[in-house]
Amino acid sequence: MPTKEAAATRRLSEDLRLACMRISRRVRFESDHEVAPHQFSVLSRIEDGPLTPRALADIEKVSAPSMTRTVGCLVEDGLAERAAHPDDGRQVLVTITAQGREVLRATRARRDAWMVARVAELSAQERATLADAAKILAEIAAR
Amino acid sequence: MPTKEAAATRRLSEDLRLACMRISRRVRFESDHEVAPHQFSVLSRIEDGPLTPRALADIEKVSAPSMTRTVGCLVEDGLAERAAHPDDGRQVLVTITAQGREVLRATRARRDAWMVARVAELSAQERATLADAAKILAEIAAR
DNA sequence: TATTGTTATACTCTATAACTATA
DNA sequence: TATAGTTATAGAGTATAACAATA
Repeated sequence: MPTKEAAATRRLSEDLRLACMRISRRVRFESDHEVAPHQFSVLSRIEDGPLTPRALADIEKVSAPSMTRTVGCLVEDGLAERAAHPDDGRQVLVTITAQGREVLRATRARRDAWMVARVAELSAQERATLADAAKILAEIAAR
Repeated sequence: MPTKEAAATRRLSEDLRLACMRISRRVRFESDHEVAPHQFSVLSRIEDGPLTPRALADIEKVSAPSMTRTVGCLVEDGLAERAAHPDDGRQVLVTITAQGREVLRATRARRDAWMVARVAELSAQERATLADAAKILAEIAAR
């Protein structure tokens, strides 16, 4: 890649990263009250099916004892339950409860509300640009 | 706004918010090692001029004692300095040091490196879309 | 013997309440 | 009396090390 194009890529990457991080920060500041960020994160991991504490610790990149504690809080608050593993007596399956699903729904609704208010003020063309960008950004984040 | 258009706006807002938050999370996971997130945040607040602990606490939405501690860590690490306020003997001015500026530069470079690697793989057209989107997102975040 | 999960212990960041110095 | 900053103390979240139960 030529130097000039590389410089443009660098500038775009900076602008894009900063914009994403600032929006993320605003969303969290304005709307996260019900559960702590790491609890929300774990809750959304078990949304589509139970996982073991070990798996959750690896996914969330925290230690096993930390995950034990976080799961303990979720269970204590009625947002998740511990169940025995059918095949392996050592393992535990952390399962989301109906109340846990409700917390996920409400938190997402609050977060989205902030964003909807801003997107609604844009022009149709700006929204179209953002729709294209959202697809590309989602792919980047998934790598 | 018609119902159908409102639904599209809602969907776009969700997709966009999720993409931004996931990218933000990835960037932090992959590249934040030198200073803690809240230290980095405070450091960037005093980048363009000194601020008092009170002002920093308000901006960062933490308590005054928390900010006292964070500033204490920054000072201990040589990234910031405390200076007397010229007019008001009660107040303190927290000033960034040359070493503090270097930490900001290095952390930003690491964060950008992750993003540059991904943006470089995109097509010219995708980059053009993202460049337009970055402008719009920056405006949204600034509101 | 290796793995899963938990408990024991310590460190960091956060908060509220109380204290000191200055306006 | 009010404000800025700090110190005292306590409550979460995180980590490593040690332990119990199971494979």
